[in-house]
Amino acid sequence: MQQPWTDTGLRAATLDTTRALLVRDGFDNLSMRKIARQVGCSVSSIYEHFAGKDQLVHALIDEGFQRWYDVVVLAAEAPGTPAQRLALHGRRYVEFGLETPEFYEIMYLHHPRFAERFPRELFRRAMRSMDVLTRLVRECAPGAFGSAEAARIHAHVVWAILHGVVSTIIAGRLDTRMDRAAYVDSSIQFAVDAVGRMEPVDA
Amino acid sequence: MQQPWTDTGLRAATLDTTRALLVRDGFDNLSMRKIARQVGCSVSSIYEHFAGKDQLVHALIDEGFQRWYDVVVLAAEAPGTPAQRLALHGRRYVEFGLETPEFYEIMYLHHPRFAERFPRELFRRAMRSMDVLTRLVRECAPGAFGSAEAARIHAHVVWAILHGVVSTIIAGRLDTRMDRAAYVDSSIQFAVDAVGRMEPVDA
Amino acid sequence: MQQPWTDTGLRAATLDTTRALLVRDGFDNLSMRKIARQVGCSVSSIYEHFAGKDQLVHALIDEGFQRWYDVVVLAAEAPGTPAQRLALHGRRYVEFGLETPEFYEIMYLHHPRFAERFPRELFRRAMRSMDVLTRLVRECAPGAFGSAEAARIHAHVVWAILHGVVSTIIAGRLDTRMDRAAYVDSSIQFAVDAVGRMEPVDA
Amino acid sequence: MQQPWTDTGLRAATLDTTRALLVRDGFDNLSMRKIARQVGCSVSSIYEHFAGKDQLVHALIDEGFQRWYDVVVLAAEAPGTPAQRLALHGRRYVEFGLETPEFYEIMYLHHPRFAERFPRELFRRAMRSMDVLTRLVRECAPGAFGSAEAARIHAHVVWAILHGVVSTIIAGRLDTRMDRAAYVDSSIQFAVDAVGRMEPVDA
DNA sequence: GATGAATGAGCGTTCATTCAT
DNA sequence: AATGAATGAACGCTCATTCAT
Repeated sequence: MQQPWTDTGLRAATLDTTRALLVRDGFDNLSMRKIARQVGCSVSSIYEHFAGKDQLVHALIDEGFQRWYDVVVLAAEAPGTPAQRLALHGRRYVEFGLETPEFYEIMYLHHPRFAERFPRELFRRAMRSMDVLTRLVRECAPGAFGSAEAARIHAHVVWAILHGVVSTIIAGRLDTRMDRAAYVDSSIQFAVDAVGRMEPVDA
Repeated sequence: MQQPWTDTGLRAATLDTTRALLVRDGFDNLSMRKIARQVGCSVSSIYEHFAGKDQLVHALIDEGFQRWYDVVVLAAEAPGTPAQRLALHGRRYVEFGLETPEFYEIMYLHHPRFAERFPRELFRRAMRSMDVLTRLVRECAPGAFGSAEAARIHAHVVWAILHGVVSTIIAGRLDTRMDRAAYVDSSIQFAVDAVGRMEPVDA
Repeated sequence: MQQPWTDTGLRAATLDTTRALLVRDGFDNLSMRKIARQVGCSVSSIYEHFAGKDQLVHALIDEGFQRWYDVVVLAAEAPGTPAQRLALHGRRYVEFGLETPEFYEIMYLHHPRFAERFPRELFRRAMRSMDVLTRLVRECAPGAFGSAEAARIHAHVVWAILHGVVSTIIAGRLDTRMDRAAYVDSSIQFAVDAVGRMEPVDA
Repeated sequence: MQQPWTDTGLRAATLDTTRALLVRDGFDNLSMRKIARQVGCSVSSIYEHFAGKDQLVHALIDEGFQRWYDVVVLAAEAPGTPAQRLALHGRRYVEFGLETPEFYEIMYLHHPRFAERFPRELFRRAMRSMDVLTRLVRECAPGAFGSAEAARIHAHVVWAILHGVVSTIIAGRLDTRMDRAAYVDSSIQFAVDAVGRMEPVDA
């Protein structure tokens, strides 16, 4: 069955190129002209497939959030104890962030003003990912979380660590004397342990 | 209260305006022309005081790192147990980030390509702050850290949490259903507890 | 007569206008904005046709050197004695320079720093013209030039006279009390006579 | 006796610096700011001594023409036969042009539009130089020139050669395969010989 | 005599976008 | 479905000049 979003060649090529340019040059240096030149088509041709630059980026943001969702779901459904799966999730998340830093930048780091131009719906997927992560965190400390609210908070804290790690590294602000792998591992261990020791809340 | 860095005249106004525009529009949308329009002077007047856009931002970055340093030193030298001081540091740091997000954005402008244009010396201050934080972390688990390396890593992890929290909130990516204060408190508690329970390293 | 390099549309208009502005205001006062204003289009439209100011001038330089080449070839291949053809060449060259001083200015824009920005290949045509002139000079004094080197030097001297005449007049530095036509004729006669009396070189 | 045009330190320094910058960077890249920076004073200070950029350049043009005058007078009054003195003049003139090419550019090569901004009187000195050269040329062919007009023309032709040589070399348009010294010598010889063989005019 | 502060005009260039074809 | 031509707005930056002090 032909999937409804299946691209014509040009649409797909445009997305691929945009993704590549984004990772290579950063968002600020992304321009329709550059994309067109790289794709090998005219600028106007891109406008045939995307209403504008924003809409073109929408598609990529969406893709990014989808990738994140895949990461977290894959980890949540992996075999092993909840703690093992939480650790796995941490590693996969950091990998995801470091491999496609520009994606990461668009998804999480940009100024709210930037995000305002994009449909709120795009960011809904992020919530879905947090929902899955919340469930995973809850599994790690069975009976510990009296309220969904508490579990959600802890899931966010876990994510804050991972996000802090990724964005620090991306920004190149990591102390060069430090061993990056050790730093990443410690962070993940840090998160998993803390969740494991979580006290019951709202007893 | 008169802010200590206040200057007289156009130079100060430029810095203030730039800071404000930065938080309102984000760095990518910062332009010399906008600044001048907002300040109410000509573009060239700004060039009388700053060699260029980069140099103008340098001044702000420097100011931001200095403020961060003040925050961490103030907490490190406060009365109380090490754990209390670490918690205090966490609260102050988050406050700092949320109250002056413009600094935060400037300091961690996320594309390395950008940072490359700035003198390395500017970022030295960041190292100083991490040094102080490292000492504080070490105090929290006396005897636990056999190597400075290990302490440094844990300090960075603590900072990753705080940075993750701040940047998530600033970016407006926080789940709206969540209680922000609880989220912040949990994160800090999370960090302090984890450091406290740190096992001795390197015997 | 339809000029052979005439283009259709904006590109041609831009070239024509640029040529005109060049002769009116000089190169240093040539600006993309002025050109656009004169042509009656937007600045960016010009950038649709020329990669930049340099490339726009390249086109004119090329055109100028080509015209010069046409002049020298036409004279070299005209009927008559070598001396007659050399004299014809002189007259044609001066006419060319005085009628289209804009070309002249472009071709000999006098600061080497400027020329450095232009592809060396552009100036190759100038060498071709000198080659033709060298052959013509050699014909004027058969057997006189033992070495190609010597002939080349004399051709350059002939050209120096013509170039000196043209650029003096163009620059408006000619003594107003003087009869311009007599000055031009004398110069040409001067050159032709001197070549005719050239002594054999290198035995 | 204190000469009326004697400079204060700053005025002289400004002239010196301007001359140097002119030779080094070319006229187009000459700016009041650069001069001030180099001199080590403020821009406004220069305005205390010169009404503006133009007036500052006037002084240099004047200096240039005076130098030229010195060259031609020195040669005209040197010992030796007229032909020897004419040859000497040629060598000195070319040296003068090649040593201070930017001077040369301002004096002779710039577009009439440029010259219009300068007082006509400045260029009077050029006429004086031509007068001296005319007398020298006349001496070379005693009795040959019936009218001052004819002598003046021949002097201009001599100058056209020298000017052509200098400006060709300055513009970097000299065939690189050619020996520059031979080229210069030939040109001068060319001029001297031709003048020597001049036929009586207006008999 | 000298300066710092300020300005308005101008520069070359890039950009997202529109539209007739 | 695709394009070439065109545009207006914006960008960072430099300049000669003025003027109060």
